[in-house]
Amino acid sequence: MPVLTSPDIANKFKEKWLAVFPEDQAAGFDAAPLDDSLTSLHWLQNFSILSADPERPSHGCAGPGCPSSQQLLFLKRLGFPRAGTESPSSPPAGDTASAGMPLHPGSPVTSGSDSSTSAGPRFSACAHPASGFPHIPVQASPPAEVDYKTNPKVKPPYSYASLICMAMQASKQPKVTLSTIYNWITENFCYYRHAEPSWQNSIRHNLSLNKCFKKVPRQKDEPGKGGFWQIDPQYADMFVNGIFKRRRMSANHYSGGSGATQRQNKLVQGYHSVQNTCPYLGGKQKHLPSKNIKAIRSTVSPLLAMEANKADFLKGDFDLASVFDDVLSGNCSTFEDLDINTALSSLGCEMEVHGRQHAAGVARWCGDALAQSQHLGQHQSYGYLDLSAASAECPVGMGELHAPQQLHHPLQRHPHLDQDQLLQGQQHLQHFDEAAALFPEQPGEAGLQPWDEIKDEAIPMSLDQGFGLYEGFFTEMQPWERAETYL
DNA sequence: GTGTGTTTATTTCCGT
DNA sequence: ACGGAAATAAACACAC
Repeated sequence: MPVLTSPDIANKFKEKWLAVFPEDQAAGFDAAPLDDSLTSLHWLQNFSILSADPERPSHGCAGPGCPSSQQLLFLKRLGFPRAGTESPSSPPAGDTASAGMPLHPGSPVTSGSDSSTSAGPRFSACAHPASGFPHIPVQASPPAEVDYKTNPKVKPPYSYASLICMAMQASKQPKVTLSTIYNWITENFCYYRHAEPSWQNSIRHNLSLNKCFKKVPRQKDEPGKGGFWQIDPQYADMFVNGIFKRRRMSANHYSGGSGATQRQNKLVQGYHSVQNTCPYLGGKQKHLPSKNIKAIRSTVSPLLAMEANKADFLKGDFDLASVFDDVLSGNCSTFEDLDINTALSSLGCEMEVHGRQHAAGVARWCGDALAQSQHLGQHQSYGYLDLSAASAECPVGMGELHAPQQLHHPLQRHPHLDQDQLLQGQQHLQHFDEAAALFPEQPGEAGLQPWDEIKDEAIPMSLDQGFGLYEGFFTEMQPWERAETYL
């Protein structure tokens, strides 16, 4: 199922990839050129840091959430730290903590070394049944493993934010109470069972202060104390003047493979604290002064050159990597935050990209027409746009714009745009399509309305998955920055 | 009273 | 030395 819409892109990717990693030619790329399961990245949707765990038995790893060895290699190439590499220690497999937390978190002592310095290789037990490739060697876990569930003496190397996130993930609920978080932590980390209760204060402090976490007030008819907490699915300040403002990230994330800091390693490769992507700004209401945006962006990501490259962006020099970065970096677990706003705002339109909680009926699936192509076995984008907002500012009807691939893009509703604007929009959306094509929809019901897919159950990548994904991806470096070099 | 939530201040660790 | 991130401690307010 080739999903890269453009064969040229796929071939180009392959060429550059092999130029950099010629060993892959012999390793199977030649025999199985661009494994569909790899190029489609479909599996990536279901990939989680859990499924990447090299110690998981293969029989538990053959599902859609388990990348093949080739895929693991791909992730590894991209800098995904847990793609078959180190596997620090852990709560034991099978304990309740394993649901929503890494099985092998790093220990304070042993996780300081990165994968390059880890012990000798071993073979991944996780291989795609159809990959046809031998198991790839992966790094062994540090010699000393700590069972945090039973060892009361060793403080888990996780930041409080990480603990909170783990608890939230493990709960499988969209929102959790403070006591749920407490319970999960004490249940899974013996240290906190015996520690002074001050850590609970820290948890509360973190919840309040960390922008990552969002409080959901308890309904009046809901009994109990306090509200609920969830990982904030969206950031209202993602767009400033039409420019996507990424959340602040540690510069360490962009310092390359060897730049992973000791602290980061200490805080667990692959499950590093959310603060790096979810800023700990000392106040949820605080917004970064606009005058600092540029400076911040300059330290945040090379991909943020997007702002400076806005003109190029609109000319069609779409930064695919930035799309991935956008999608995978922040809170968005779905692909709802694809940065179409920038381009559209330049067209005099504004579209609000909403979280999945946005009231139904107002928004439309941004790829609403792309859904049509889905029925043709093609692709679909994720996310949805508030076209009511757009239409308010761009009161237009169906235009004559011929969107790529005969699709009816939202832009088609804007016939008053001049040719240049339409062309720009076309180009943008074409790239948007291509980007979206890298994340194909899971098979959906025939006739399913795009809007219907906004339901949580239909979100192709769960919050958990997304969280695990972006956390892993941004732990050590900017894999998509590397990825784009192959395009 | 207890649990929850917010805020401020301080300390520690670490990278630059 | 400096700054950032995180941890820690504490005070306070509020709801149940």
